[in-house]
Amino acid sequence: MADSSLGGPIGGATRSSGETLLFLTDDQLRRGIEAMFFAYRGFTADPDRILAEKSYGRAHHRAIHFIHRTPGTTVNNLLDILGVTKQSLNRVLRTLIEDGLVESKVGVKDRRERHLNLTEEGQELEKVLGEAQRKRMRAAYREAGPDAVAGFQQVLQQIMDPKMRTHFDQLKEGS
Amino acid sequence: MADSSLGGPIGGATRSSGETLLFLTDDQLRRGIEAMFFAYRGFTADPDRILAEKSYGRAHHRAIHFIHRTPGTTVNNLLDILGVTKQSLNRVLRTLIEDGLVESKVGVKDRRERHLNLTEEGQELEKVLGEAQRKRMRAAYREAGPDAVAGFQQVLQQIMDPKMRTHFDQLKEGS
DNA sequence: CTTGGAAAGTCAACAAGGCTGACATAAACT
DNA sequence: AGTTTATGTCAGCCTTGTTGACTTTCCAAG
Repeated sequence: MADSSLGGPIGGATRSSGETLLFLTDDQLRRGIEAMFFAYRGFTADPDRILAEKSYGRAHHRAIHFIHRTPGTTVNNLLDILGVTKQSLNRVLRTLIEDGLVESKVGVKDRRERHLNLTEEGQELEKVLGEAQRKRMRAAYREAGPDAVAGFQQVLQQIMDPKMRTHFDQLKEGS
Repeated sequence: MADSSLGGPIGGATRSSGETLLFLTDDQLRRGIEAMFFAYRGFTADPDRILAEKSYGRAHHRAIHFIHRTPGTTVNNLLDILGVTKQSLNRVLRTLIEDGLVESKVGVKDRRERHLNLTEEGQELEKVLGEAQRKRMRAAYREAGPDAVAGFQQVLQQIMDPKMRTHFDQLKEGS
């Protein structure tokens, strides 16, 4: 009852090489799903509060974050990372450019491309938002300890779509 | 430069009791933040595809999930768990009731309350959505292994708001 | 028994942020 | 010269969140 039919031969409370696989029960998986749901709310809560004051939203935060992370990135690359339509991104990007947080420069090699960078003001907002978000993560990491953090990263990487995993790994290289 | 000023005396590459605290650097925190972002997209991707066919959204999924988890729950309790306004929840709940996936029964002890349960049809949809979501989680758990999963849970619990943490823990008891 | 307030439902209006489709422009590529 | 690519933009739609106002039901305290 606790185990799914899709688990195949390994699902449930069977044993393999003397190791219990109780962590693969449907109950454990449900716990993980609920943990993701509640944690993601906490994860976005602090930046959201700051953004609300400035009449920006989560979409602006995401754009700012990834422009900060990959300075000079093109619109197309950002679209791929964020996984939204260009119309949706453009609406966000336009307001950020109008407000002087982001600057868009025509490409040198390929003049069709626009390269995006944060302005001074953009950097400042990024810092405030990033610090708010990191503060909570830092406390969580500290409480959980290094081994838990390693496991946290491992599981999250496995949950990602392969394509997103690629983006995730590419960001690592750039840092 | 890599370390934040908000870290206090413990931030950065300092050592404490012979243990490196490199996992608390801003870079590591940023990696965690990005992992959360990309992973959450994967986390919701499979149910989202199924829901799109049935012209439901993520909000319907959340309602179905938690009604399944706590059968007979009241609207107020659900509001607390989901963290949305009653108007927002009501819109979702109304369509689910109209479509015969959820039934709302007047409370026996307190007849102002409505107790929510999934109908047969609701159970079926829950199973399909839940299985789709668990399938990915199961694969991720299997790849990462039990120790990583334990760490994953620990960190997520620390990220939650205390209030949400309470809800999370209460769900555990009921299961 | 009356009344205060909690629980629930509903209506209206609005905003953010997704989406599709259509179309324009400039630049690069073939 | 013609096609493809990168970007931007307009219009319209949907979901899902919000606030505010108002009603109905009904428990419980005075």
